[in-house]
Amino acid sequence: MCAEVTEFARALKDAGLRVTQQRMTVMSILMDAQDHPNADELLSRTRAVDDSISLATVYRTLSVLEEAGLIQKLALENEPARYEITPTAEHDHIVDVETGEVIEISNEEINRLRRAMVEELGYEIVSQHTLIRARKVK
Amino acid sequence: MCAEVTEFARALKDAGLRVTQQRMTVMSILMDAQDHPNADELLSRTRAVDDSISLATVYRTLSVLEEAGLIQKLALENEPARYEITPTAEHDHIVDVETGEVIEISNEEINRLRRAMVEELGYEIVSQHTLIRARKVK
DNA sequence: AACAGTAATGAGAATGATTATCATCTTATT
DNA sequence: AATAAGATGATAATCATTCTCATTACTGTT
Repeated sequence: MCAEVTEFARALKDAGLRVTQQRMTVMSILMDAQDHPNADELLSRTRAVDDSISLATVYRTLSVLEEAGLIQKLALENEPARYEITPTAEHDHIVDVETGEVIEISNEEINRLRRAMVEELGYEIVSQHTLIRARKVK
Repeated sequence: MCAEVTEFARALKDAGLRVTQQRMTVMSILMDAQDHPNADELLSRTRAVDDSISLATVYRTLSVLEEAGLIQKLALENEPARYEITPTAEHDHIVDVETGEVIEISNEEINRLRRAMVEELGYEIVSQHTLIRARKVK
């Protein structure tokens, strides 16, 4: 993890942001997360490492990291936003409507088609995301 | 509009819901809307017709109509949800990051690809939506 | 058309996620 | 180490949305 942490500190500096304990903690927790935690979940996980961290700082850190492009916010319909490290490959999500589980999917063909369609309308994509609510077929 | 209104009243009954002034008003406003209004905007537009309608009822009506499948909720990142009449053809949205304008797009090829991908994972789609944030190319 | 039963409404309180405030503490720079 | 600008913790404030509850309005039945 050491290399990644250094890398992350550099990314913060490049964005003109200070490298703080709290930001490093939140980021490392998010790096280790296999799921897509929300702010509350991040608070409790970070508190296992540093019990002084506040909810306000978690939110502030998340929004600062998002602006810097280091993480991505996942706005869901009826629950708090979830976060993930900005993935190397652009991808979308399936939310299992029964369990709430989030599954990552990606399809280059779809991305290409979307990009072409948006370009035809005279736009350039800033960000895009597909959210599919689905249920397991028995 | 008369035929549509009758049709809508039937849809409410079919869903086991009462046909009320407020529901009819909200629905007709939404039918006439060329944009994708949020709850507040719907409140002020409905009040031009019936100034007794309350914000709570707008929200209740919206959620009831959504459950009945008559309208669709559009969850955006950092602003209140927007609503639209359930479109005959499944479609997605581009949000212009500069103006906030919402543009509808659709592409059957993409829909097909998505459905196939989700099926392969053993899921069936309940609903799906793509939100693209984009800026106009100058 | 009046009735009864029950769902829907209006007004405002309550909730829950997120953001703002401000005094204090840290980081980066000299 | 000293400084100045930024970041933090604690908590208050905000904003969208939901809930509560007394009152009102649909709907099916006489």
